[in-house]
Amino acid sequence: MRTTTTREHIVEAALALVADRGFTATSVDDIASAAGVAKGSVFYNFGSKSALFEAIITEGVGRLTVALRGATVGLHGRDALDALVTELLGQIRSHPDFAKLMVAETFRTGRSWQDSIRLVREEAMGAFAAVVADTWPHRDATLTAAALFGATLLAGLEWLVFQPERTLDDVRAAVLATVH
Amino acid sequence: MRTTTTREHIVEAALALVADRGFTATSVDDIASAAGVAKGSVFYNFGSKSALFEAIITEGVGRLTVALRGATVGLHGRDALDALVTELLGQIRSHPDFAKLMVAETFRTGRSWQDSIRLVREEAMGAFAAVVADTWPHRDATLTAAALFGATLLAGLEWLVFQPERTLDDVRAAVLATVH
DNA sequence: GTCTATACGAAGATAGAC
DNA sequence: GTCTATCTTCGTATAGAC
Repeated sequence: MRTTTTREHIVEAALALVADRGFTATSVDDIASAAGVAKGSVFYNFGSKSALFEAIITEGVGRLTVALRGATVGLHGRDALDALVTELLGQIRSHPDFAKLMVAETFRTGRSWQDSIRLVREEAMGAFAAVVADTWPHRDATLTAAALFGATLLAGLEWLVFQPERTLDDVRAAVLATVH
Repeated sequence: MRTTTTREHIVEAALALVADRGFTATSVDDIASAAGVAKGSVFYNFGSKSALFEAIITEGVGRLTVALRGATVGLHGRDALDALVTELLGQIRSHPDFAKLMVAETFRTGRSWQDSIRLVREEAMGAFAAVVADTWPHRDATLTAAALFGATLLAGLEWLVFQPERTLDDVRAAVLATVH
């Protein structure tokens, strides 16, 4: 197992802080001291605070895209929906800070990283919309996808932030019972 | 119809800006110029930037609480759920900036207005949880409530932010078809 | 009660030593 | 490649005129 590099330390610390307090409210001083490095190293490695943030988002987008696209391969109907919900909940559990960030930034506009955020949203919504179109062709795909995505996302965050003693299966069961 | 006061102008401008860019990213200069007043007036009327923000949230919490509590009076089962979804969508339409703010701030911690935000979340979640407990007593009330709330909230914001040409009935139908 | 001018601290970014 | 020291801008908040 490879040693964690300075870059990775910084990304990890920044993601945790920004998910909790927001981008502007998190100073580079905070990030540097949480990562155990000097402020200069942050700028050496990323160039600017917003570039650091964009790197974090891009990394998360890639990870989520791969995971969601793989989840429904070869599946249809409710099996596909079950798999998608389960995979998204698993991603939320593995990367709760990224999930918080997504929720916080999705409906904002005019920020420099808005395009990257839009990508995540479209990727996730698109995965649900594809299942909807395939399973219930008579339903409104995008609005239904938003409802399914919202149910999974908020239940997942409710779990991790406010009821961490629950299991993934508890949450999965609650979401699937609700949307079936 | 009473003239809009300076205070109300400031609240309105601040809410719009903060919903779009976040609290720390919005300066008092921005708020003052959007409201058409001088910066000093903001501090005269509210004391501090964070006090202004708390006033905005408190106002929104009160409004939402009254609306959601009134929505299900005398109703049970699916009628209650329908009424709750419809009322929440109506509130999102009337006060989209407040809805954005809620979504952005709900899963953060350690901010000065966190208690007020927690109140909104608990009020909305509680309204859904009451309906769930009443209608499906065998289901997990809080997780199911989170799923229902999430479905309604994200579908509502998808509507207002990305598909404003849709009608409230479109969104309501999509949400109810999904969660029934 | 609202304005303008200003004080003061915080935070992003850079330079240069090691 | 990482550190410390420093520059500079921006933003909150206050003081005092109107």
